Amino acid sequence: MGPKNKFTKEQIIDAAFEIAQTEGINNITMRKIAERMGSSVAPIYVNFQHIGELMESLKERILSIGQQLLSEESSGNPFYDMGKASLRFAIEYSVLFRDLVMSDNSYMQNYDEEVAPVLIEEMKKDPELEGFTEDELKTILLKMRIFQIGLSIMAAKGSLPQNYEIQDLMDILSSAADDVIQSARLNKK
Amino acid sequence: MGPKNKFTKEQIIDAAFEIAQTEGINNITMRKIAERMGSSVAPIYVNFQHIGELMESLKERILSIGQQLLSEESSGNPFYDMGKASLRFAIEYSVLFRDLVMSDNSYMQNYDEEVAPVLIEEMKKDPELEGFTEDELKTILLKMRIFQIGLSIMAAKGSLPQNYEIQDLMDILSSAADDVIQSARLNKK
DNA sequence: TATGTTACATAACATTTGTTATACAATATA
DNA sequence: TATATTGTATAACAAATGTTATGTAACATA
Repeated sequence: MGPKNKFTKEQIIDAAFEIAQTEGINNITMRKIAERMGSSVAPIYVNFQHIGELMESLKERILSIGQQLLSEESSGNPFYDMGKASLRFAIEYSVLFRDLVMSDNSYMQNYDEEVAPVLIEEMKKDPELEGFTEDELKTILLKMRIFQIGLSIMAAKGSLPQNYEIQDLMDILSSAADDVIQSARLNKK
Repeated sequence: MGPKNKFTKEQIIDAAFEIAQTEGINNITMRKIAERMGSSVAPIYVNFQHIGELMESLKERILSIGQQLLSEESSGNPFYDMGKASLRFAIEYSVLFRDLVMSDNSYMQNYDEEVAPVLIEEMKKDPELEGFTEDELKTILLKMRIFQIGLSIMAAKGSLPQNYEIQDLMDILSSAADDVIQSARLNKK
């Protein structure tokens, strides 16, 4: 019924994502998106009612990238996989990662209700963690989560030695996990 | 030579600080500060050349609060003191803390050059840490720092169990430190 | 007391940003 | 081919914000 669309939702989100990745989510503006697409702001308003709707789509995009990163890890150890995906996100999208950490509605909001119980069940199957009570497993999980978040933040902020590769960070994460488990085992006896 | 000042730099920074604490640093505006003081924006421009100068003073204020919190701790154990001060900051000024974590010019920028060497020297004096090489001490310190940052961030975000008091958090921090040291000792032998 | 200085209130200005009105061109359909 | 529809560019509008111009009143000094 009209002319063909020159710009799609995808292209708009792509442009917004690039801005978010380089300047931060708070610095996204309609005009910047348009400029990056080589268009006016009109196509944006054809595809989105208002900027809030666009930001909502952007959040979904960011979320899906996190899930994509997680799906690319499949060592069999869910801690390792989650840790590596988190670290990769923190390194490859450091500006975005910091935005997420700062925002209230983080992508980790539903951790306690949804993620933690699954991980606890996984831990129960792990031979290395045999003999621990559920409370002990929860303490171990909490410590590992704290460590993983701290490490990811420091990676995102560049507060770690420059020459560290992601494998070095994973080694630290694994080492800290071993520390926690080893001590839990010792203090149990 | 003119009328008495009704508003001081202190009052202006106070007002800006309250806004930063509740709405975040990015939401500070000249008019909001004036409104909170019951004045116009004129007194602000009498005391500060431009908003950048005001923000600079605000940063100093925030820094001094952090130092104040640190000075209030004097257990003799610098890790404990820094950990507790950091946790108190994260809890009592959670919005500000998140701003600091996100910003590039964090108050922890000069950690590697100034803070870490002092802590390493302290560690060398600690009987509990006797027998470790400098590299081993650095690894222990790094792990503890990672854990402390992770814990502070989770406290600031309210991602920890609601009923946790600051003493509970300090217990976790101490426990994790023990884990790291104990394992380092074991893996050394 | 008279005068110059200056802190403050008010209002205006410039810029940025989200949004919308208008005009035009492309495209499907009759 | 003629017409209605709709995507796009342009420009304008409204609100927010940093900043400044202007007037007024208070205060020190002569």
